[in-house]
Amino acid sequence: EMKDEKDAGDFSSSCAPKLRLEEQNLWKKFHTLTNEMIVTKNGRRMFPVVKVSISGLDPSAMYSVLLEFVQVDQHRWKYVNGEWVPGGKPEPPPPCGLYLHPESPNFGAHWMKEPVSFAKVKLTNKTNGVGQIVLNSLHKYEPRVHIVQVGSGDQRYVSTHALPETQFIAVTAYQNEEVTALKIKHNPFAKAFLDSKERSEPSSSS
Amino acid sequence: EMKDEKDAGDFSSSCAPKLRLEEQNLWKKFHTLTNEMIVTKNGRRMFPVVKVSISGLDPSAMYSVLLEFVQVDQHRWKYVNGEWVPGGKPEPPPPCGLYLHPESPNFGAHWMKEPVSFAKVKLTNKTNGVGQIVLNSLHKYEPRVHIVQVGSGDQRYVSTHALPETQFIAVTAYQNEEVTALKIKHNPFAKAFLDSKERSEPSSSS
DNA sequence: GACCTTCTCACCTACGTGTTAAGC
DNA sequence: TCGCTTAACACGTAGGTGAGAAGG
Repeated sequence: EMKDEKDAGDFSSSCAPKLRLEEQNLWKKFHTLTNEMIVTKNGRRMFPVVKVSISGLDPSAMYSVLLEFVQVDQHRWKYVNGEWVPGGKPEPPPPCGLYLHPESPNFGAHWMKEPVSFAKVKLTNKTNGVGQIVLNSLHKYEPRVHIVQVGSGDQRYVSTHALPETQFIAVTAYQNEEVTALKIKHNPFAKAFLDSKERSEPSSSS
Repeated sequence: EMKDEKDAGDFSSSCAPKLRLEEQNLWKKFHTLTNEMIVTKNGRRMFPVVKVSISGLDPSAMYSVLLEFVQVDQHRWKYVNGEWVPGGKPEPPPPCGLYLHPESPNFGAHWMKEPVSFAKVKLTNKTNGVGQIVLNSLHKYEPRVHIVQVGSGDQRYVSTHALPETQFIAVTAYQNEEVTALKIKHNPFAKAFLDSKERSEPSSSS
């Protein structure tokens, strides 16, 4: 199972894959406010979108890429007086939220040639058809990316990448209106609400 | 490399894959009229859509599925007095039109679990970005599906399936108004024109 | 002139937004 | 009452139709 090593080359290419989150500036703005993501019965997309650049894979090997939602802590959260505070009610953790990237499986070269976007993952609070991630409302989650090598029958674990900047609290309706305003400002699908809300957020250069 | 054979099982599963075209009734209606497909500079989808059920693959092996457009004959076609007639001008065959199904590569189990649709292939008459198929206007084509096994570095040819019912002549504007009426009748994206054209076609039970 | 191609257009499908009011 | 969830809604994005006029 050993492969050739390019002696003066980039060792990482025969070692652990590397991963970089795109749009970090935007994610950080939401993270500072404590990010929220809507969950609905039929599933709601995330905004911002988890998008990662991957390097260090074997271009000709086959991998699947997955997005996992890890419940960060046990307690329920509550928004009171403009602040998120932990409540006292731990709940049974839901079935593990694992979303398979729709381009899986694919070659290492495919995953590395351009950033991998999880734009189409949908978050829900009800158990529906497959492809949707079930989350507990008012609980805090951290997205993680998994890379798994697939091939001749067997399936080998490769690596896991935590994305702490993308943490959020699942909600059925936005609690912090600053979060709402930031979503409206940057999500093109919410452009209908831009006029009425654009003064609510201290604007930098848009 | 040999695998176990289920002795009393379906031999075809370790033999050549089988393929069935979906929506044959609709395709036959167009074929009877001599089908036409629009080509545009930016690419136009096909209607009807080539959609096939596949069986007989190894569920755990990896395959890519491709759609090819084979120029049926050398001459240019012309629509005169309500009929397509061959002209006398053979033209140099364009670069081979091979469209890789966007879910490629994938497991045999994936390709077999539900029909494989080529809804997003786009036909053009100009060489554009990748993913679009360049065709010669006023020439006749026959779509074919190829299944190729991919895996540890090598790539093995598996099978080719001709789809004669889906033959068509590439055009920049529809020639036969019965073809136009049939497209409008069945393509939901053309619903805007349903009212004015629905009397033109002898209606069965829609 | 006849034929073919290109472009713009109104009109759809399909679906992603937060809002709001109603439900529990 | 209060907190949370649901469903209908108006208003966007994104893009697939053939029609028809204009171009070559």
